[in-house]
Amino acid sequence: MMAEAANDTVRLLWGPPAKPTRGPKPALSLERIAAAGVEIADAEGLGAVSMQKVAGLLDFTKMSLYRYVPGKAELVALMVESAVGEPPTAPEGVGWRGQLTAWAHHLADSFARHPWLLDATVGPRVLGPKELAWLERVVAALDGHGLTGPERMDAAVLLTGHVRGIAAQSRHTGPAGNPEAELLAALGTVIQEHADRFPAVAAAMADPGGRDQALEFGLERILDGLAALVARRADAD
Amino acid sequence: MMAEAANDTVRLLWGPPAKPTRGPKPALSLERIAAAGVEIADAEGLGAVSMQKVAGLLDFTKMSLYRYVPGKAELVALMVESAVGEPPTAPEGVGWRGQLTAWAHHLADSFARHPWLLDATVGPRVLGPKELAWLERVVAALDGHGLTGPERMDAAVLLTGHVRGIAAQSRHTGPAGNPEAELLAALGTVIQEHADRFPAVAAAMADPGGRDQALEFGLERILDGLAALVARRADAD
DNA sequence: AAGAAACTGTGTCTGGCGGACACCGTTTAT
DNA sequence: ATAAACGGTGTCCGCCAGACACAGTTTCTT
Repeated sequence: MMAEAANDTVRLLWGPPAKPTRGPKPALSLERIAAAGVEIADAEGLGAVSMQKVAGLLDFTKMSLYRYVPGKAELVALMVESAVGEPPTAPEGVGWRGQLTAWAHHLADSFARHPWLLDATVGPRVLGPKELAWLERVVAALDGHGLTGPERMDAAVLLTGHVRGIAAQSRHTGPAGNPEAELLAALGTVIQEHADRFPAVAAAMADPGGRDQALEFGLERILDGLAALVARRADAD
Repeated sequence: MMAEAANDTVRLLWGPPAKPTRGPKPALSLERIAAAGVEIADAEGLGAVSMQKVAGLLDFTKMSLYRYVPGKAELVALMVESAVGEPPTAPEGVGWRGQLTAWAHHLADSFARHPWLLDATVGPRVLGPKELAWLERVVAALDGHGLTGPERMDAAVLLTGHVRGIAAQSRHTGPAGNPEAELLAALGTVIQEHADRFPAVAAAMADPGGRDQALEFGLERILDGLAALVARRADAD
């Protein structure tokens, strides 16, 4: 049952684009359906995406979508593939460090453009070709520097996790003048009121200093740590 | 409207535990309700948590819960607080690095015990006292090593993001013999079939090497990176 | 040319969800 | 004793994902 659902998703994401068949020609396409879902999610969040709304946006009935997509989970998987898009081409002559930096920034941009990607990519799921292509880029950038295969994968997980964490935080602070500022303000008030219980956090937040450096800060720490490992491995040779 | 919901949550998570009042004495409590929700989520996932089921588990009707909790979002917030629990006490005499290592492992344990915490803690939300206490621990561990306030917060975000990333990945591989192994297998098959398009990933996955080192690997890289920064700041003094 | 087969889109139905609201009984303050 | 406040319940609504039967359309086979 679980396996069948996984197979459905695999077939949808990796299978052939279409097959010539009998009967009326499909009026819709996976691409159009996914695009409609993305449009709704971009505007109102992933929670607002329902079969009804997606179908309505395309001027079809809800049930017609089930001719193309086995269920909502698969629709979301298609939306993710559509939204992440192709990974950026690796910049030339910047070394692995520059490549990973550029990669992380591009990924952060994707999350900023489609905040619901955070919600849509939690939990076990099947990766699509484009998502896997992003992973390929980062693993490839680390090839030939003395890291084992698992280590390269771990490094990719590390980078992805960081970008995700930053993206999640950016939804709080958000681009200037966002509606969730009150939420941050409420939390700030709470921290100040309980400063005795959380002195370190209160002090850290009271400290001045330009914000929005979180992505850069963590990225530099990670890359410094990776560089140290690469250097150690190079010495060992 | 958004602000009111935030205030409701703040009041529930931070407000006084109860007030003596007129009328019948409450037969339920926030603690029992949250515990029931956690029990369901642990057993069947966050998606299985509904007001119906929570009330049913307590032998009450769904609507009675609304006398205690404004809505489902607030219930989930209580569940999170209940599930994360108090942060571990910082080990003595191990330095900031040892403290952060222990902290990360404890947090990873929490995620392993309650996988649904990953789903429940996506998106903007108000932190509860216990969750903030976890944050306090990590920020406090970095006090007095030359990092600015924002940098200490960034470091906390970095660590949290990594542990989350590992927890998310662990749901794929999971503790031995989990039902989602097929999902990983399906992805492995796909990668092998398309090894030409994803050579680096295919090679990395074909590489032997003990797994389950991902948490440790990333943690070491992050801590190495932080140590380098700390050392640099110490030199600057 | 004719029928069978396959496919697409639709309408209807079910079970479950979060939540609004009116209601009744209980408890406490006045 | 009375009035106010409060706790739990039953009913209702709109929305959701999805199952299923059905009608119309196109193409393959004979």
